[in-house]
Amino acid sequence: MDFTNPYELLVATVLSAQCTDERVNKVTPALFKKYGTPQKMAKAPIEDIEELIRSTGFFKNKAKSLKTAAIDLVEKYEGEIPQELGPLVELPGVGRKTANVVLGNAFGIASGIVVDTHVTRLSNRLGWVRGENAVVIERELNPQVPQEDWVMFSHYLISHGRAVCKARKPACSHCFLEETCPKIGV
DNA sequence: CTCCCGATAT
DNA sequence: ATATCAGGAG
Repeated sequence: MDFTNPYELLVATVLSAQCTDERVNKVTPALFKKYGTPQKMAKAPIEDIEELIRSTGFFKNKAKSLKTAAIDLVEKYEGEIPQELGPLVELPGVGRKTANVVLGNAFGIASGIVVDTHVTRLSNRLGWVRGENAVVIERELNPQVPQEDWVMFSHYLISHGRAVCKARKPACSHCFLEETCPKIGV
């Protein structure tokens, strides 16, 4: 994900819902050039935001979230990004997954393991967890991994999920976990 | 649980 | 034609 400050990471992660990072990285340069701060995003015409982010999908919901969240950031936090889970999750369009991404990657705060579609899929296939509930998965994974490794742990799983343990056609013959993986649900 | 939604791979 | 993509809200 391409970003140069916590706000950009927050915006990029909101846009990444049900959309590839590659696609997000195609719209963020123009978006950040025009509305790269909460102050600017808060005053942006909603239709303009929608047009800039259209190709990421769910663009009406995401545009409304970005604008409203920016207004909240300006009014409640002086345009700064809160460094705690609670306040972050209260922002529209920001759930636990996005909050963990921002805390871990922008501030180096190990709030929790990021559980996205890839972490969910791989954790199930590897037999570490059972089920799709992200909160439950995070609660079960957190104590199994040293806290200082949480950020990298998520990155490794997501990277492996994209390149090898793909949702549709997993490349098990090229996987270094081939021998030990129970391949649950594959 | 459903809805939001465009781009891409299969 | 359909499944999937660094999900979140009602």
